Amino acid sequence: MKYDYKSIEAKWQKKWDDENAFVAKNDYSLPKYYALVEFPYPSGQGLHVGHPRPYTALDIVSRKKRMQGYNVLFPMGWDAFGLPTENYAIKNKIHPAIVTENNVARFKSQLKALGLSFDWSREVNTTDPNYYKWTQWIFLKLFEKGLAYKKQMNVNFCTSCKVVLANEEVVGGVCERCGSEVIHKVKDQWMLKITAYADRLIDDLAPLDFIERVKTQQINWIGRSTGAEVDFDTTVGEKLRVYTTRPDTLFGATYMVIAPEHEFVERWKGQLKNYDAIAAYRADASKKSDFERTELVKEKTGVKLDGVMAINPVNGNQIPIFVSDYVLSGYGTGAIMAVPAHDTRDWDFAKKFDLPIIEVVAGGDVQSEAFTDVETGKMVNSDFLNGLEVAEAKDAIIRFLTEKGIGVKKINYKLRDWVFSRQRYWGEPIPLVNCEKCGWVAIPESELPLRLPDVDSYEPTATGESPLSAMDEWVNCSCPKCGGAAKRETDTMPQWAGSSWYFLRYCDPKNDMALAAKEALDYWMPVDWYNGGMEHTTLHLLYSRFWAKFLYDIGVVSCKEPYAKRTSHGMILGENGEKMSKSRGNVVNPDDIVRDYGADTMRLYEMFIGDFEKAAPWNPQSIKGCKRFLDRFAGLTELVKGHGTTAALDVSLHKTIKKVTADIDDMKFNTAIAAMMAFMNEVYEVGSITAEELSTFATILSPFAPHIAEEVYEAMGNKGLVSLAQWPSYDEEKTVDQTVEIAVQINGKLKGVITVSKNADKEALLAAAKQHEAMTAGLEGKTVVKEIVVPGRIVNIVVR
RNA sequence: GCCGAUGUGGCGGAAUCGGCAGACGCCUCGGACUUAAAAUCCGAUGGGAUGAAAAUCCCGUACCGGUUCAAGUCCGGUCAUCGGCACCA
Repeated sequence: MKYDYKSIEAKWQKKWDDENAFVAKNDYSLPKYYALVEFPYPSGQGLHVGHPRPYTALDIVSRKKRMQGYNVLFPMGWDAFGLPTENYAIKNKIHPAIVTENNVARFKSQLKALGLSFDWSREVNTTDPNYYKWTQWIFLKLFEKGLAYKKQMNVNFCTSCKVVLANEEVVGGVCERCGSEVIHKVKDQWMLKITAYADRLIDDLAPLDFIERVKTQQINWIGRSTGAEVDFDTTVGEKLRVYTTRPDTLFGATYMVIAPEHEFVERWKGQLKNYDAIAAYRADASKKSDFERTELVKEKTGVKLDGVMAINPVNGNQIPIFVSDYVLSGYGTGAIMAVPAHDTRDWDFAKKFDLPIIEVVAGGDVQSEAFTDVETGKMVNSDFLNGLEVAEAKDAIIRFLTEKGIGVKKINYKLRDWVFSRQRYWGEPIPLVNCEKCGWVAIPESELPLRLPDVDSYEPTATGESPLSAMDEWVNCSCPKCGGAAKRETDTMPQWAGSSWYFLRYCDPKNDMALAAKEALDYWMPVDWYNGGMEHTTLHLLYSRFWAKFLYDIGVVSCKEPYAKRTSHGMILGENGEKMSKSRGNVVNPDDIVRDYGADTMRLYEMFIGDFEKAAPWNPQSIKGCKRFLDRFAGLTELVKGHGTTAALDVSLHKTIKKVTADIDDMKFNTAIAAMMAFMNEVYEVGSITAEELSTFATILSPFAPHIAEEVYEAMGNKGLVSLAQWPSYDEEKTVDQTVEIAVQINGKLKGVITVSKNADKEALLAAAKQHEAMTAGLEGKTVVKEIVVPGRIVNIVVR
């Protein structure tokens, strides 16, 4: 058979469509499998070769599961709100909805060309009012439960996008999206109380089948730490509360530090002899962007509060207080006790300001560097704690502080609440109004979706407000509660909103009574296998777990965790080994590959390129190898004879079925393909194959290269689609060769290979080994010290 | 600095348990076919030494050391690269 990929691909893609081959069934009595890939942002550039890697991988998984009898849900959709579309709309004066529509059409045709077995009947689009109706609905529920609140806060503001960013969107002090400088700005923002779920977001990870690095990254991001809050008296009478994870070192506290923004700076203005210097320092600190702050990590700065001293509650010592920007106002209490002997930052600061360093845990040389080890070392210079281990001392001091009422055990998190407002047009409107009398009021559910109004200009206003704020007609409305005059919220939701629950919508995408029917959710959820990028670990993945947990709490879904399994793919790099990007000029367009080699080759190559979890550089030469494989696979039809099967080939086929079956489950797509290549090489050596065997081969190849597999399967006289055929089983007996090759060694050095029956026992093996020419020669005149025989593996004779 | 991962031929990468290192593919070289080229097919292909040849020997999985009959794999240490976090007390 000649491999004319163009006509073959068109033929089978049409057939799959016509027969609705990949539509998930609503028969809830069937065993289900829900495979999910992250839906793309439909950018103007179209697909790039990085996209199909995870799509193809889970397509392979889905196709195999389908063939194994599962009712498979493998959906696709569009995460279509977002800045690039909006910027494009501004520049070209086209409505972002039109831009989105065009981009989606392009993406969809590109994906379809790859023969991915998505259930297109369940396609969702976050910008569709019928979809964002439910995004808004979830927000209203969060608001109703007190998990959405408005707060004046110091936010990250991108100077170029003119938009507020979540902490997660600021990378290295610059905007994750455009790379521009991020500054701090005080703004009134909607916040989501993700911190209320911090413990559950950590604790519920344990039983999940997530790759380890995802778990650890989330745990580190949430940053739970256990310590104590301790009150220090001051010479002005007021108590200064600090947070510490090392209450055991309390006797070593030789000074204190408060954040520049700490409220006591203002409160103590009258008592401070150097208030002006402190205020100047604070002004300086607030001017610094995150970028500058991180750049200036090297050197500690600060100003001593002149006129107020703190009193160490355990020994009554008076110690100085400083302001310094190495203490953050947003974490803990914004104040610390400094123990220079056992904290590197405090140590640096103490050295610079010449403050005393008192050792309270023995084991280091605290005058030359901070000793931070908590595993070894016993307490010293610490009164009643002396002699205790650090862990014991922690318990003892917390008990002491609690009894005296000067301290309490406390858990803190690095995780902050989620800044949920964006001053942008192309996002979901926040469905709230501000009434002069009633405050913030939810609009009635019956008025959802609250649609985005058409505006003249999509540009943010000069003050950084959303373009919606200029729409007086839209903004001015009446309060749903009292009927009085009210104004709509003009901020929109961040892009992460729509993607925080889309996996639920796929279960029942057309429902207009609920985000999805309960039975549909109960049947399909949780997602059995979710693959996506590592870059979403602390963003989308965390946010969507949070929303899913909230929806669990209010009874919408029945599972505590949305994803049973999470994996992550490596990036596809440019030919030069660098990240693919337009600016580097190393982007490969999948359309070209599909045109020149066909979709099956493209799919196969992306799976063969290397370890699925690791980054791999694109290599146009290697693609040819995959094309060659498919050419030769098509050529197998010429070798079909009614007879001619050898027993060895039969064993190879069963072995290959076993290997491919296991490798798909293990994400080892590259070795599955290698095994099929090896099998095919063997068929060419044998020179013949039966129609039945070739049908089976086509069946296991079909998840990888579905079009040519269908064609060959049909040519072998099979009825129906191979895509819906039964996944072949293998006979365990037949996966074992009758004879095996065993390496024989003397003193661990290979001397030769013997071929023996698979059942050969130790004695037979040893006897056969000793008969080997190289062995008899090697053993001559030597004393045998030890004979090691491992059936099926090795014979090693140790001589002297 | 902390957390996580990774170091194997010219290249991408294989190697459930410690048991023939380099599967499979690419590149390269030689040959066949061809007027020629492409495509295709056959063969060679980790490095080195000896040999006319068949063959034989040595070295080799980042580096140093250890355990073992046997180490890419286990243990201790070092170095390098990548990713994440980064003054979170």
